[in-house]
Amino acid sequence: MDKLHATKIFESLASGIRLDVFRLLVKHAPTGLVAGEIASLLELPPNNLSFHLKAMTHAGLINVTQEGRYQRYRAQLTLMQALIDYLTAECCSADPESCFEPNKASSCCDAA
Amino acid sequence: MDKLHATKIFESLASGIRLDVFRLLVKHAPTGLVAGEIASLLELPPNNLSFHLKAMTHAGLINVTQEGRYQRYRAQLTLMQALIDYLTAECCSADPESCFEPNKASSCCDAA
DNA sequence: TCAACTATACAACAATATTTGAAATATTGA
DNA sequence: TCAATATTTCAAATATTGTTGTATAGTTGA
Repeated sequence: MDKLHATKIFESLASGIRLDVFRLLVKHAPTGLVAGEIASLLELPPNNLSFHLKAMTHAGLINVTQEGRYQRYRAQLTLMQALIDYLTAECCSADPESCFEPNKASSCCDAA
Repeated sequence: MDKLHATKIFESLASGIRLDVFRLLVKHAPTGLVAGEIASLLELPPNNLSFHLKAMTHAGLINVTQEGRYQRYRAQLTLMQALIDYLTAECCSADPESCFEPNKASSCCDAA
């Protein structure tokens, strides 16, 4: 996890639409959803959704597999752990005595 | 934690400068740093830094206390926990059997 | 009160992101 | 092959955000 990647992930989640998409895919982990299902559940025009899905995929927040004519998207839950570790790196290094617990976080699902 | 608040937090972290500021304040938790220290450590013009500090403060990511003529900023580490909980809410609700662990994450420091 | 210092507020411009509509690609089944 | 469906790509219009310079407000110590 480097700064550029972390920034991309946060950018991905900084839009209300993309945040909705991600949380929807978290709910539907580990199965995922195909693009049309996401579009109808969130009531989004397909081309706009595609724009956001592409950005999220590029950031590594979700991944995609082809199923015939459908594209199935899944949340990359393990990425969250790396992101939190990056955020809390060297936490309290200026005053370690005040830090009562090491940074730790576990993702919900193993999937994706 | 609602969608608007989560979006604001992610927006705050979506800029390289603000990400640097936040991680710097995490390092210097729980003491924090005054604005001038941040500006010189990150080599930023004070007015630009002030712009970003304001955005981060408004998002609740950091908080500020006055010390004479100085403003001391501290990272709000506990907010991260709420954010992760929001992101992983209803995780795998479509297929709970596949979810081997409840979402959990602990912040590094109690401080701030 | 004055001068020096710290920090913020505002306005203008440049840069970037988002939305929309039309067209293109690819897969499926008749 | 043809038509229907699913999804993506592209380009233009709109909206938002980031940066910079200048001005302002508050604090300190003499």
